Amino acid sequence: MIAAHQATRRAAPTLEAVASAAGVSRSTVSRVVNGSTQVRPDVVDAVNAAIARLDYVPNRAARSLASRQTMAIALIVPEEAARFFGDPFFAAIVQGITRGLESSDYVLNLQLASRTSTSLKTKKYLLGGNVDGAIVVSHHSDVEFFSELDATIPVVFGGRPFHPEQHSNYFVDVDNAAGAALATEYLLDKGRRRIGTISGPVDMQAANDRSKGWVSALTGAGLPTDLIAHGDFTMASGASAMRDLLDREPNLDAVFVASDLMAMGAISVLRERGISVPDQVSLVGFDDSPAATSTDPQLTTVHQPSTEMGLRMAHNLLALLAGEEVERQSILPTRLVVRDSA
Amino acid sequence: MIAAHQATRRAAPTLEAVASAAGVSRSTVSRVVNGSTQVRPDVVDAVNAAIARLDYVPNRAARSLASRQTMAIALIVPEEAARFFGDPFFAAIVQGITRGLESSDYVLNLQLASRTSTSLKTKKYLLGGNVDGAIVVSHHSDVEFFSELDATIPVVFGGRPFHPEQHSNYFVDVDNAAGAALATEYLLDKGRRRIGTISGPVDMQAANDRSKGWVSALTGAGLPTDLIAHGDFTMASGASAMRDLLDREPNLDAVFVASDLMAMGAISVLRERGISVPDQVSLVGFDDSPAATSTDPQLTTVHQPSTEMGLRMAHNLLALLAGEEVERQSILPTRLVVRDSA
DNA sequence: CTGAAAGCGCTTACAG
DNA sequence: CTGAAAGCGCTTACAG
Repeated sequence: MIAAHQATRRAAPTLEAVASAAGVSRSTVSRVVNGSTQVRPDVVDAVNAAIARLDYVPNRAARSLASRQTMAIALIVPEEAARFFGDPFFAAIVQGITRGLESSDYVLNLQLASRTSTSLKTKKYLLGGNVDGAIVVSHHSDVEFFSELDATIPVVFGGRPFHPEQHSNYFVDVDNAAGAALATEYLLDKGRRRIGTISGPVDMQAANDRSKGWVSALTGAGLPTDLIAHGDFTMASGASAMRDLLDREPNLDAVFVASDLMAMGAISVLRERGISVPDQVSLVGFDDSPAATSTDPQLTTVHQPSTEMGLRMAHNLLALLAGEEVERQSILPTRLVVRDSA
Repeated sequence: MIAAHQATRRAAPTLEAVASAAGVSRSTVSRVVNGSTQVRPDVVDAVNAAIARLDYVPNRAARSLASRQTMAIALIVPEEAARFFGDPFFAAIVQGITRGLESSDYVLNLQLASRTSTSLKTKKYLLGGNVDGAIVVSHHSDVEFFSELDATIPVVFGGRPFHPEQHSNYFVDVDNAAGAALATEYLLDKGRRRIGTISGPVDMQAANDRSKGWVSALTGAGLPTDLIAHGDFTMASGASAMRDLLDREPNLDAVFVASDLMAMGAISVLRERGISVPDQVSLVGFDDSPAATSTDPQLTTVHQPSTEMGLRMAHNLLALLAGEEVERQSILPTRLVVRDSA
């Protein structure tokens, strides 16, 4: 049974087989496969015919070993599957990267690297010559390995690296602080004076930058910056941070929430307590993901061009792999999208 | 600048280097790396020391070429990134697979194979010796390639294959028809008589099987089976299917919806039109994903053990790769979870 | 328990 | 424009 099953597995034809089928040398077949223009047209045709006839596909391992290229790129996301799938931000990033790679010969290998168990496996994967380059998204301060990775293969980060010494790395980001300040100033313009924030985890740079933007806007207006609660970018954490804020300050009249998903959680708590949005408490989110239009009321939020960020990461890595000059920092613009929550 | 950057890229040490550092042959280093017990303990230590000192990681391409194994498994999902990320079902599946592979040496390579552009790339990827086996989830009837894939590498499907001739393939599934019948019978027990269904796309077997279950329950009760509308498992499609049903039958009093996500869309339409759930129209979903508890009212739904399905797929593929006997069909149980929508 | 040697399936100067 | 030959970094019988 098993034997029978495996017997049906046909061995893949090799370059050698194509060569003898086409009556040429292996070198020539290799040239045709790799699109060399230095081969006589009729020979090209003969070889292609043999390739089609035998259903030949080059063996990647042999090719990698000989050419020292894998034609594969790793996308590293140091997050649990639940969060990765739960946040539309990642969907947009992946879509952008996929699109950016579409016209290239590179394939994308997604590695969900939960920060504990698989990290060694991931490390070996990256260092073992499995990929030519990597894109690292959503990295936390506790994973230092990624910053050294750049010494072995080209890496593009999504989001400004956490450690200052990593500033020599390539990254694509938005100006998180400016975006957060924009949101907070909008709330100030609306006459709000007791403005809190639900921030992301302190081990992520984007979260810290957004908090900074909120602080600077409030400080500029001579207002206190005591009302900060931390979440981890999930809906549930946004809800509990909202409860925390409400308990600490009954006169709260606005909140800048560092992600749309957390804002969803916050809104549900507000409704639960019978507090009207935006009348009693105004809310501004961050991301402008699909989540922003699925709430009631819909979210006023800071738009970040997530798909474009993915696209840019792919382009920059491709350029790096091609040996081209690439700007180390790509900072994309944010803008405020006004809907109903503020 | 670029030159300087690349100059810092250090070449990875080879087996050869480790061998000479440890004063042994390459064969011996290879044995130690691969955990052979036939090496003298002190030699093992010396080799491991050299490995640690040089920071040696075996080159995967060379290893694959020599051993004819890649130690990688592909997860193929023929869906756009938007749908893949939008449906919690996939998150659970991936989580299960990841967990199932955790204790193995295999790494998972996720390939989002949009059915148009990248399919050729995916095909070459799978045939080019990049992976030792594959898991295919959410395959549609128009992608015939995957069924032939099994002739080259072991494949485990998530969901019963569409074409009858593919029944020799390995797959993990639930009894979709039985689950759907269960849901429909529950609605009948509640006294509902004008029961429609929002089905999935006709090119997916799971969708067809769920429709069949709905048909059999209604037929068994002597009721008509005309009220069927098709969606594509997305929330938006559930909403428009619900509108369609309502327009066709004002006396509709219940709907079996083939996925929780589509049920979310359906509920929003019902609320929009001021139709109360479950009083005027009862709704039963399918999946029991996190979406089921995020609606108001929460969904009564058919639970399918998505994470366990992923786990089982991984286990079965691993067994196949180890040359072990594996049952071709793994059918996992469903059960009805009663909440508030019916 | 260990090493020398062949081989995995490609690419790539080097000749011609 | 084409082929013979070396080499990419491993594994694996085969001797010893």
